[in-house]
Amino acid sequence: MESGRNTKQKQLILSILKDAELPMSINEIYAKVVDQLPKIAKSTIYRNIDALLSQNLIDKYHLNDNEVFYRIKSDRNEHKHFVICDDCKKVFDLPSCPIHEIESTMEEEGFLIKKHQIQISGICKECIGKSKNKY
Amino acid sequence: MESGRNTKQKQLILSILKDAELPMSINEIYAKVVDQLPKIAKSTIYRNIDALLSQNLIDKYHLNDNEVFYRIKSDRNEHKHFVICDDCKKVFDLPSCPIHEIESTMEEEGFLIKKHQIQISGICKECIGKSKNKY
DNA sequence: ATCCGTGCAAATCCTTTGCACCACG
DNA sequence: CGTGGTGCAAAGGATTTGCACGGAT
Repeated sequence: MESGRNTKQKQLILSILKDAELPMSINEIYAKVVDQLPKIAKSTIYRNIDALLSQNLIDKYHLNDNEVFYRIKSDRNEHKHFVICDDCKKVFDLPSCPIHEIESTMEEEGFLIKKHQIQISGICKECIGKSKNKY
Repeated sequence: MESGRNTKQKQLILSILKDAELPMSINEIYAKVVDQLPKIAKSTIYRNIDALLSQNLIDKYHLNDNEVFYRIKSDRNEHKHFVICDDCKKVFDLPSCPIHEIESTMEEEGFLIKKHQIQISGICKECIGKSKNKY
């Protein structure tokens, strides 16, 4: 179980991600971390995120047309996808994963799927409510 | 039908995209364009791609962990998704789109889907063949 | 005491922007 | 002709890297 040294920076980043139910961007993580460690460098965030990724403790997501987000993996390694609102940028859970059926088809054709991601965006209920005829 | 001036740069970019069946990156487009217009600036590519996007003539894709690709829209506006090989980076068609079922569920919950994208990556048949036990 | 991880600054990479000039219509 | 598009160079934003120092083991 290779995991490097246990610095307070890494502990803090990990605990912030554990507390977040939804994916966070580097800037969101940084903003939270700075509250408790004002001198931390953003490069430290990047380096620790990389470490956590290769330790398979977090997942990387691309939402909002290319923005990168990170989210802790749960104990039971739950499989999740997300949806973002183009207007308020809030992130929501996708109820289910529609990829698995496709996977078997592709693997019959010899393509070995390693990972997949779904990006859905649109307007959430709340934003639709706020502006009656914009959409 | 707003479409701006018809410069040779824009014509060339569009014709290159028309010839390509699969999504192309900015660099791939640039490499092809430079052959015929050696003095073209990469910023011209970016600006024309933006124009083509807002004219709805091309689609934007994110493949290979965040790389951006563009592809011409067909006459009948076909709906397509792609898959990339992590090893050789070749891009393949996804046989079908598994999102539509999800859409109705989400819209019942009040979320209006504007667009969606799927990213699947893994190892293609050919690359699996080349290295017996790497994967 | 060792040496890995950090903070800081500079370097990179990709994309966007400002501006003078050129060419499409 | 007029003005919108171009090439060039510089600016921007996100991420990575080099390096000396300090803290974790």
